[in-house]
Amino acid sequence: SPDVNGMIIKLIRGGRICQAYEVFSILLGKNFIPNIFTCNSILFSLCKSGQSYVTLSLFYSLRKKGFSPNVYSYTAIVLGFSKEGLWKEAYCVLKQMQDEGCMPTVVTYTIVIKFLCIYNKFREAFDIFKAMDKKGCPPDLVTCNVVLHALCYHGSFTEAYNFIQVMQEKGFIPDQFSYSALASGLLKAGFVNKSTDLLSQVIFEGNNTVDVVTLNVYFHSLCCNGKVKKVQGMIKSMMEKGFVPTTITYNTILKGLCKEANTDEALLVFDKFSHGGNEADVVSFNTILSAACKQGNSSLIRRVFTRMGIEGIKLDTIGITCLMQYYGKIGKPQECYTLFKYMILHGHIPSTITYNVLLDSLCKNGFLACAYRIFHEFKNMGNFPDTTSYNILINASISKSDYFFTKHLLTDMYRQGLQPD
RNA sequence: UUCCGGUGCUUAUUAGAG
Repeated sequence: SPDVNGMIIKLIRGGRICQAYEVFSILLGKNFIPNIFTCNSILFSLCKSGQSYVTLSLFYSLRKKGFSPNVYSYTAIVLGFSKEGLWKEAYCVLKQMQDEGCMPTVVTYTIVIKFLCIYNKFREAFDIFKAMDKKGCPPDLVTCNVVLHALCYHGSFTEAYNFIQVMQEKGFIPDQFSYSALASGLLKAGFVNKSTDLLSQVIFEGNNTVDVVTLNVYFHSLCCNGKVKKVQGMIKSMMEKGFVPTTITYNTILKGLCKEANTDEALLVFDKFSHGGNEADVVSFNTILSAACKQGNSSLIRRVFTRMGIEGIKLDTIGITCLMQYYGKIGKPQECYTLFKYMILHGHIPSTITYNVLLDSLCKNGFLACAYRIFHEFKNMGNFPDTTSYNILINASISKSDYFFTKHLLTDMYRQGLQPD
C-alpha cells in the first residue's frame, strides 16, 4: 500500500488526474483509505479542476470512513469554492474548519485573497488581509505578492508603489515575483517603456535572482516596442551561456513577429520548435492562426490545421474564436454561427470574447436583430455580457441611426451594472 | 519532517485618434 500512495501522487504530479482518481476509487471500493497525503492530493486536484461540490461530497464520504481531515484538506476545499467564486460556500468551510479547531494558515487566507481579487472583490480581500494579523497569522511575502499582482493587474500603480513601500517597511524584500507582476501590469496598461526600464534594472543592475519568467516579461516588453530582432539576438547569445528558453519565450517571439506582419519569419521560428527541447503548444498555433485570420490568409490557415493534425493538437476555444472572426471578416456570418454551434456541440465553453466575436460578425454583416436575439439567449452566461458586448451593439445601432435602440442598450447596460468606457 | 497546499510570463473581441 505505500506503493499505491506514491503511485497516486505521481499520477497527479504528471497531470493524470483521471487515472489517479480511478486508482483512488478502486481503493475506496475495497474499503482501503489511502494516507492523508494522498487523500489531500486528490482533494486538491479535484478542486483545481473546478469540481468543488464533487470534492465536498468525497470529503464527507471519506470522513464517514474514518478519514480525519487536517488543514490541508480544508484548504483544498476553500481553494475549490474560491476558484469558482462560490463565496458563501468558501466562507462556510472557513468557518467550519475553525469550529472544528482546525485553524486556517497563511496559505488558506492567501488563496481566498487571490480569488477575491480575481472576482473584483477588493474590499473583502483587503478586509481579510487586514484581519490576518489579528488572527495570529500575518501575511507573508507570497500574500503580499498576490495583493501586489492584483493592484498591478488592474492598473492601480500608485497604490501598488505604496504597497511595496509598506512591504519593505515590514521587512519583505520584493522578489522576482513582485517585479514580474509589476512589470507585466505596466505592460498591460500600456506603459511599455516603464516596464522595460524596471526589468532592465532588475536584470542587469541589481544582484537579483533572474529566472526565466522575469526574462520572458522583459522580452515581451521589448517585443511590444518592436524590438523582436534584438530579443532574438539576446536569446541566442544567452543560450550559449546556458540560458534555457521555454515554450512561452518562443511564443512571445512568435507574437512579436506576427505583429510586425512577418509571418514568414514567424513560421521559421515555429519550425525550430521541433528541433529544440521545446514543443509548440496550442498557444503557438493560436498565435499563428490569429495572424492568418487577421490577414484573411486562407492558405496559411490550412497549413496551420494540417500541422496541428500532425502534432495531435486540437483546436480550443481561442482557436475557434479566431476562425469565427475570420468568417465575420470575409462576410460569412452564417459560417461564423455554424462554428459557434460546432464548438458548443464539441463541449467547448464559449468565452465572453467568443460571444462578442459572434455579435460583431453578425452586426458588421447587417444582422443586428439577429445579434440581439443571440445576445439575449446567452445573457448572463459566465461574464457575458461585458462592456465590449454593449459597445458592439451600440456601435451597430448608431450605424443604422436607430438611436431609440441605442438608448435602450445604454439603459440595459446600466441595469447590468456596467458603465460605458 | 526525502511523499500533500498559496504568488509572477505567452495566444482570440468593439470604437475613436494617429
